[in-house]
Amino acid sequence: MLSPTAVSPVAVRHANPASLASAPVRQTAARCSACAMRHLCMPQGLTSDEIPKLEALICSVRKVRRGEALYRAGDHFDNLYAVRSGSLKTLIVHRDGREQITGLQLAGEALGLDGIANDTHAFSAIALEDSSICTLPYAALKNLCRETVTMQDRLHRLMGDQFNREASQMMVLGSLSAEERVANFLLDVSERNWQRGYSHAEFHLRMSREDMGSYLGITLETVSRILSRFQKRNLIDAQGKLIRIVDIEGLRAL
Amino acid sequence: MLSPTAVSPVAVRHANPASLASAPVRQTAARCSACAMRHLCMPQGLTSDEIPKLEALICSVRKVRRGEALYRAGDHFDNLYAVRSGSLKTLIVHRDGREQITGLQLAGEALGLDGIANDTHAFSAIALEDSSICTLPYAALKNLCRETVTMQDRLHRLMGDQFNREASQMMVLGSLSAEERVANFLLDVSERNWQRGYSHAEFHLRMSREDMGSYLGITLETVSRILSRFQKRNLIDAQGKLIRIVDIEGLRAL
DNA sequence: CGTTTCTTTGATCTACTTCAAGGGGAGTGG
DNA sequence: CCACTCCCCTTGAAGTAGATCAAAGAAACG
Repeated sequence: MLSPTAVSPVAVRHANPASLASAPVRQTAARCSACAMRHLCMPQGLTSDEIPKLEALICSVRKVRRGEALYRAGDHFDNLYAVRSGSLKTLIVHRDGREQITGLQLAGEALGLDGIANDTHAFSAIALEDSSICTLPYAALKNLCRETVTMQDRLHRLMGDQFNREASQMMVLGSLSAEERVANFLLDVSERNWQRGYSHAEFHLRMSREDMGSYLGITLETVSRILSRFQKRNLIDAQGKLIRIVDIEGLRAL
Repeated sequence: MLSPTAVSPVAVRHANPASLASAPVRQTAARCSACAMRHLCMPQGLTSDEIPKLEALICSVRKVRRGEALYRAGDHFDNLYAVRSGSLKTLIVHRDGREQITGLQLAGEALGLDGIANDTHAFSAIALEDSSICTLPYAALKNLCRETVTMQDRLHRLMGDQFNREASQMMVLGSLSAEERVANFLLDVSERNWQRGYSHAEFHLRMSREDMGSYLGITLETVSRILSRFQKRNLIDAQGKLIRIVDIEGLRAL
């Protein structure tokens, strides 16, 4: 299994970009049944009597339609979330109205950590497509983490991983050229898709060019131009939001 | 007391940029005695029988000389740290050698969280001046967090806060102009200095222009030019690394 | 006190932005 | 099922913020 490090030019290792679990193995994710959280939270390491406790936590599944917010900056923080299906973006709104996309969450990934520091969400989370979301009450989770070392470890790693992921994005924004940023982003999404049991090479990227630009610190025009350039060089094949990676090594070489 | 939000144009609220404590109050920090950690970890909320437990954790104080590493990317992760005196920078090294400064840690602030996800440090932490560092074994800390809700909460908030801090920096790198970045950075350091009981208006910034540039995603020349410009406009008074903020509102207005 | 490293400032260059306009796809309503 | 509308995407042309190159001056350090 490729490590994310191998894919991303940015040298921060992500153990398990996922969530309250150690890496949901390819196969596990692929046959994900009712709720991603079951798999995400269960895997290796929990003893059989711990599993029901965890399951009891997962209160509800919430549907969020394309464009709607799962939560908004300023909302009270009560839950962590895991994307069951669909995808979301998280963003910060500057007081002058400028928006910065801080992350993209794919199926199987976690979000909500931006609320831990202040009991108040610092980001807004907006669905990029109709999505369903598993809800995990934070208070209950904390209790469980005091009972069970494994769960404590899992939560800590989740937090640590998101921390490292952000640091990695800081490197992207601070040090890479526009072309490198786009290549890096495509490889990152490709890798994450693959980790959850989907195709390495082809995926729907529901973000608009503008969202990508915001996430990468460049303009939508630049994103578009670079994607066209990549296509001309036979690195990718992009039809709007459907992206097919043709030459993964070529992208990595950038 | 000014909230960091008020200072920083970037709209992520930092509860307590500090550490395992709720905000070390101005006064507390000012009369900091033997070890910053004592104050950082003790304050409000711990019952008297919890305090000794925490103190028992603080194993050692380590000295790091200017330019030396407290830890390096790839090192095994065992401890969290709190800066007792001095300051450090954390950075990621890209495989092609490019470095990105990910943070500046002042006296009273915590570091080491980059190791949690993988049991391996993702950053390197380098002293910007001769510094002394309190060491907090992570394993022991985890145990304590399972015993004591207060400590658990404190650790979670610490992690959450660093997460939000990074997100805030993503906004800086992704959306602000060079001038805004520098102004924002000066205000941030000023605010953090003040929170730890030092001057709001005047401080030694031990980073080089190059470090600042790396942290802010611009070149050292640009940093230098902008500082000169600020000086001409009577916003600051900079003599090398000694920075005096003359017109804090003017800086905020940028 | 000399050497090195950091900082400032100027001149030029360029990667990316901004402005602008045309084209295409997806959803909606007829 | 088609046509309309809206939004998004693409591509071009021109402008600019910031990078790069260069060189001199100022601290810091042994």
